[in-house]
Amino acid sequence: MEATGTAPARQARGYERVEQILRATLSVISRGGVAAVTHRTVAEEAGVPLGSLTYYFASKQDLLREALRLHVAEDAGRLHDLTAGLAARGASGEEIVAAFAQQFADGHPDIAQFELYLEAARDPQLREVAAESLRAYAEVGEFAMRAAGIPQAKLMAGIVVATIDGIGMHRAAAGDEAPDVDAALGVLLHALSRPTDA
Amino acid sequence: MEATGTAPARQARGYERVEQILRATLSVISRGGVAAVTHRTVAEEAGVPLGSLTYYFASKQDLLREALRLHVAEDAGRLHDLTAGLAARGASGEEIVAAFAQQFADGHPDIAQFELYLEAARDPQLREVAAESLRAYAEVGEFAMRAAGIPQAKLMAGIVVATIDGIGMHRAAAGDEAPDVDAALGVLLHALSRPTDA
DNA sequence: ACGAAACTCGTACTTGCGTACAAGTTTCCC
DNA sequence: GGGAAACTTGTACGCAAGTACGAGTTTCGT
Repeated sequence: MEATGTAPARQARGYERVEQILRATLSVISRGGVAAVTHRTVAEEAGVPLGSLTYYFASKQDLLREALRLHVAEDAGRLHDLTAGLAARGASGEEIVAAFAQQFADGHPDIAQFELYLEAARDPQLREVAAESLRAYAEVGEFAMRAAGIPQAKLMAGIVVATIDGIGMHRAAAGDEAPDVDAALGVLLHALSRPTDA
Repeated sequence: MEATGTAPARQARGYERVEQILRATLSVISRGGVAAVTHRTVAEEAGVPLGSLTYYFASKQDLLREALRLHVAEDAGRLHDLTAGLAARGASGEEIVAAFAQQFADGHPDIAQFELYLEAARDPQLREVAAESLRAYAEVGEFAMRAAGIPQAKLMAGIVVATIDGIGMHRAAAGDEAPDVDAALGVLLHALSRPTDA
């Protein structure tokens, strides 16, 4: 969670600014991709002077990494809370799976997620963030699948997550040319809910 | 296929160079993403002087668009040839579907494809290239699905394509954390091959 | 063969970037 | 209340980028 090297211990005031900057970074990414992230654009978006960025983040890579880390943490947290809450309230396995998929799909037309994946393909440290994120999704998904009695729960969860991300990316790229998420989910969950003889 | 404005009509020599440059661009994208594409890196990769790029392409955006257009054309062409060839040789529907999926999956751990999608989310002209590419995949896939007697062939083709792309992206981002493509295809095609009562 | 159009290529200009930094202010602890 | 550490901010430096361009060479129709 900390910048490399001799970063000063933050005071309360500092944390606010850091978060402000990270959220501004994410919103710049959502709008224009990682390519649009410059110290200057982020500073303007966050309403802070340019110097703040170099003070809190040792490099631009650091800034990007922290921003995407925040994004992943919140996204995975939301998913976890949702399924845990449903399970605690005694929801059926099917309900949990459907809610998981729906919630995941709702959060993932967001370009920032895909930018993370691509960036991670090249930056080893981001790779870990991406892997952590996928692991989190897979775990929540697997939990839901297992609750619904779906065989090969882990693989199935991975497939559903990949499909939703794939459709999200296709829709981001080409709009309505890509299949509708809800229709796809309907087919997919229905197909998976029947036992496989594998 | 032509740069905007008053581009000169090309001579034979020119076409060679253009293609050389476009292929170099694609290989730079595969290695370092769209972000790594600069006139200078491409010129070096292609073994041509810097000035050639501005001579043949009015802008960097133009260069990118043309390169990705070439990529899509070849990719879609390969898929089309494969399925058409199989159909002509009297292959079964299942064989065609499996070959389509396998071939698509083989070509799509390539980062360039995902970079195209993301770039297209912002550039309206690239959007059309991306849409064209998805349309081509969907058509070939739909043809294969229909040959195999799979109901809702178009939707199913879209789902398979999205799943493969999603897995490809996840694997690019996080390596083996993501599900295996072959395992996923096995499950997916098996599930889809049984009629849905929707 | 000659002239125009296509092509070649080195060089130079401008801009925007990441980053450094110094001089200042605020906060916190004793 | 004083000093150290955290924070603030404007400004500046060096560099790499996209692009422009002019002077030269090749190609090709007539």
